Amino acid sequence: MKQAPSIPISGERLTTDFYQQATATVAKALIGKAILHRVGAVWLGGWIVETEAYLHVRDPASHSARGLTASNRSMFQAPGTLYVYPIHAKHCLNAVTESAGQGAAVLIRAIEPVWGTERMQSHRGPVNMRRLTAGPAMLCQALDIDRRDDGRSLTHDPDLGIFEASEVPPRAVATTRRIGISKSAHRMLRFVDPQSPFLSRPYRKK
DNA sequence: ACTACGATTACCT
DNA sequence: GGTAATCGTAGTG
Repeated sequence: MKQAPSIPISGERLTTDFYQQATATVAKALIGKAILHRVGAVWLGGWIVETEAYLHVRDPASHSARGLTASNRSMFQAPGTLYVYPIHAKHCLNAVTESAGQGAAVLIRAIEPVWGTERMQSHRGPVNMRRLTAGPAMLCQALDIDRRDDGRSLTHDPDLGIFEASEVPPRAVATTRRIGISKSAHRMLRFVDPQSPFLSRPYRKK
C-alpha cells in the first residue's frame, strides 16, 4: 500500500481560521511560514519571505475588482483555496482569504528555498540560488505549480499546504508598496522579511 | 477576428 | 538603470 511521505517539517498546517482573517493580516502573518508542494516523492518549498495583499473592496489592482469571471473564479472560493493565474506567459500563486464570494487573496511573491532545492533547480534551469524563487513566477516554476493547480485546497490537499514553523523564530516584517501595478500603486500592502536575501527586490528603508 | 495589456522576467548598457 | 519577449484574457466590432 502506497503511503504519501509526511511533510519535512514539524509544525501545524494553517487552517481556514487563519485564511479567513483580514487579507492584510494574513499577508503579514504569512511571512516566516513554510509553503510545501509534493511532486512525486519529493517535497518542494521553503520559508515565505514576501507577500502582497489584494483586497475585495476599493482595490482596483485586484483581479476581483471587475467581478467574477471564468478565469478568476477560484479567487471567490473558500478561504485557503489556491488561486493560480497566468501572466506574461508565466504563473503566479495566491492564497484566498476572507470568506467565499468576496474575492480577496494574498500573492506569495518569494520564498527562501529550503526543501527539494535540487529538484527546484531542475525546474528553473541554471540560476543562482538567490534567483531560484525570488519572484512570483520564479516561485511557481520552481514549485512546479501552474494553471492546472488553480483551485486546489491549501487546507485539505495532502500534497500542498502552508505550515506554521514551530522550530524557527519569528521574523521581522516590513511594509512597502506593491510591485508591478499601476492602479492603487501607493498602498502599503506588500510585506517582506527585510533581512532576507531572497526577495524579488531588496528592501530599502525610505 | 483583432487589439491592447499585464500582480513578470531575462538580458542589455 | 531600461526594454523586449511572450501569451492568456478581456474588450471591441
